[in-house]
Amino acid sequence: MVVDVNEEPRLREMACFALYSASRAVIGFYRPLLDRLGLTYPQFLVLMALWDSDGLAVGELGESLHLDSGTVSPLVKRLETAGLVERRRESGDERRVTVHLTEAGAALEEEGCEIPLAIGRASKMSIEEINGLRDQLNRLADSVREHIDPPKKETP
Amino acid sequence: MVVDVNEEPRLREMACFALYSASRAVIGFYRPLLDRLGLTYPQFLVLMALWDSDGLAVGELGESLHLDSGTVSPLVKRLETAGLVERRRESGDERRVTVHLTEAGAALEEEGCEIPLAIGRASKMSIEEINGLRDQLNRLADSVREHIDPPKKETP
DNA sequence: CACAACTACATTGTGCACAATATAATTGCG
DNA sequence: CGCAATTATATTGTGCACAATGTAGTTGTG
Repeated sequence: MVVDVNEEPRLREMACFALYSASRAVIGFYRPLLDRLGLTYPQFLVLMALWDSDGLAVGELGESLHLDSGTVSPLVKRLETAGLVERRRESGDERRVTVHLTEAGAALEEEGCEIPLAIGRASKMSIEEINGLRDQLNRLADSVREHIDPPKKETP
Repeated sequence: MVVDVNEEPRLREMACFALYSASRAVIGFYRPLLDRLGLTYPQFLVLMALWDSDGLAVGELGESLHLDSGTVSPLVKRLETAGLVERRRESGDERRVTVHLTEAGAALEEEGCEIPLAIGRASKMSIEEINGLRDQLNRLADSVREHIDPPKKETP
């Protein structure tokens, strides 16, 4: 029960560090569970998106995860090497690369969906508390992103 | 006011993705501000720890940030190359490398400490709400880490 | 049709993040 | 003291993350 926190007090007061640190803690908690499926956390998120809606394009995956092509392209390529997805140029638009689950990739869904439940048990928080936290974080991320988007184009 | 969210609904329901995504959003929001100081976000955190308590050892920095030596060592080396810190072996124990702010590194404190305030303005959240979120995240991270630490050693 | 502007991905380079391993200094124990 | 275990950092290798750039394929305009 002793939480021996060797953080500088100043860091512990910063919300941004709490966010950064909690995110890595949760991913670290998932790591051994994902290892058993041969996945990293970002790879798991890509599969989660595909289990929800197979056949997304590389760019659509990037939008969903808020990651750019420099991250998603090689990530999907590693999933393909692992035999979990296939990449195809099949739509009328030959630039689009759509990503499709293989049988092996689809088969991981059942086990994969168990994993996020483990965080509930480890967090000492109720479902309501976790959902409230999630909603706050989604609102935070949404409003922060509004302030980032370099005024892409004056809607004239 | 239109938050055009192109996330898969399933991802948006996952607390772990909200955490991961919000963390990256906030760091992305900081990036242009930190660029003006020539810093990355982890480098900024190291300086924050040193502003709080100069002369920490590499290992103590790692404990504070929950990062291991493979991350901290090269990170501190880059800060040294940038002329913001010095590394010294000076204590009785020649294995310890302590990290000390240079004048340039200390001089960044005033500007640096302004940066986290910007998140308050971008987040549309009150100070109370942000502090509450921070406390929840610290509690979450603490309890999740308790479940990770491979039972390092039975306190006998 | 020609061709410039645009779009969707991919590639390159830098900097984390972490596991595994290496190296050197220190401590403990006979 | 001598030497095995321990400790503090550093190094290596893999995989994100993102900026900047490259490259096909597509669209719009004269």
